[in-house]
Amino acid sequence: MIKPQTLKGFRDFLPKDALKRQSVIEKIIATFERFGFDPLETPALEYAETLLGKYGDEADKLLYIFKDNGGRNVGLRYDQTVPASRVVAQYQQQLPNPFKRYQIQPVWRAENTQKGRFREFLQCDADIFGTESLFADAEIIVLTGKALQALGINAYKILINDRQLFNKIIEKGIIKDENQLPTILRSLDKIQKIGERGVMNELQEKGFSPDVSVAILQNAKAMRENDRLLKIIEACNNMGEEKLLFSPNLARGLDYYTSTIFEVEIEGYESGSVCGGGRYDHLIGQFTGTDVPAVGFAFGFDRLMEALDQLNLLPAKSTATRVLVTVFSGNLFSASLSLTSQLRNKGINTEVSLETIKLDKQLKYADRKGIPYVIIQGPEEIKKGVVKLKDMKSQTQEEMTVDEVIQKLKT
RNA sequence: GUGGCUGUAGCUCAACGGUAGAGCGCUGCCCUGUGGAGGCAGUCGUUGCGGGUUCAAAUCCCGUCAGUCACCCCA
Repeated sequence: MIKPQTLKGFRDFLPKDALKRQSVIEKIIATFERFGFDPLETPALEYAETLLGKYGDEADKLLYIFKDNGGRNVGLRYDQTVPASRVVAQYQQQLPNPFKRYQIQPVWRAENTQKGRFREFLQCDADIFGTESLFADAEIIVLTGKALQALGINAYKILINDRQLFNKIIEKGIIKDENQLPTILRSLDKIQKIGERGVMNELQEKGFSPDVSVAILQNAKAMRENDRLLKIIEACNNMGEEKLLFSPNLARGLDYYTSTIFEVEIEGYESGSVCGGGRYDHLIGQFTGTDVPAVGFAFGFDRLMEALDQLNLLPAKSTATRVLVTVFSGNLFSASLSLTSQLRNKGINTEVSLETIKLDKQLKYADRKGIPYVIIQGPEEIKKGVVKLKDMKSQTQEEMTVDEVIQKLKT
């Protein structure tokens, strides 16, 4: 016997959960496509060299890297941005410019697991490659809000900032080495979580003097929207997105963002932001040799699911089946089968009992699976030329013709 | 990568040195054409794995694997 088990950090989604996930994905896709984004799919495996060195030393350690059966060094996709960048470089001539694509695929990270963090998880990306236009930034931000609205989330805030504003720390001479900027930003980004004092402590632990740490913090607090941000916010307003909030504390952890950065907070969900994004004009340059401007964002799908769950916005549906056709007895199988076929031909998701077990067992099955309707067709009904349609939830049933059943179940 | 906690029936857990128990579930019956409730009966185990201590180990010790939470880091 082999012990049935999933790998650490990998998950099964039973139908009940998978249905919920699918319904959320469908809504996200519909919104992405409404904004002119088309799907892109890339392979799970890439050449290791495609992935290595793109995310930083820390992240390189979290890559799944191994030799395939042909001795090639390969790695599992770590995010969507790098494979998409590879595609942009590889198919430049064939792709329209700007290139707007969305990508909903799993990624793999060999991290230690913890709450809300897995080794295989789903990312929902949407990016615009090939334009520096600030309207691209605005469109990405508006898209984020619309996707949330499509999922029923209306109480959210979009925190926005521009990393260019942090360059003042260098311009003012507070720090000399611009390579120190990413680590400073990482600390500043935690201000919500650990407070000003926590950031101060962390900066000093990183070797900045108390004076410099204070100056960094003061500078961050004194920041005001620049021209570019004001224009992006205005463009968002013109597209009906009003929930933007300039947030000078926002820094975001990733190194590669170059100017616009944003993050979404959902009211009633406190476990962090469910999505974030920004502009990264130099990332693809590392990859292709020529800079390709890009702006995009990603939903952390699992957190999004958690937030939707907490807000009771997930459908309760536990099956896609609409009706179960019971089989009264062995000699009435043919009647049930042809009825099933009729319903299916009308586009109604129909299941038929596969064994002539007792009626109460068949009903119990429908109940267990959450099938909303059951059809009972015994000798009496057949004599009258009707069927009984039972509504499992209201516990009512009525006799009707097959056509009436079809009418009722189609709505 | 570092650290804490946990691993017992299909599930949730109890027993914490003396040979393993409860609830839920599952199966059957009460109910011969109707599910969720109830009653009765039945089913349920190499206590993650390996070693050690002991007259005796689910219980203590070591190792290992797995899970979980947190840090680092990151959506």
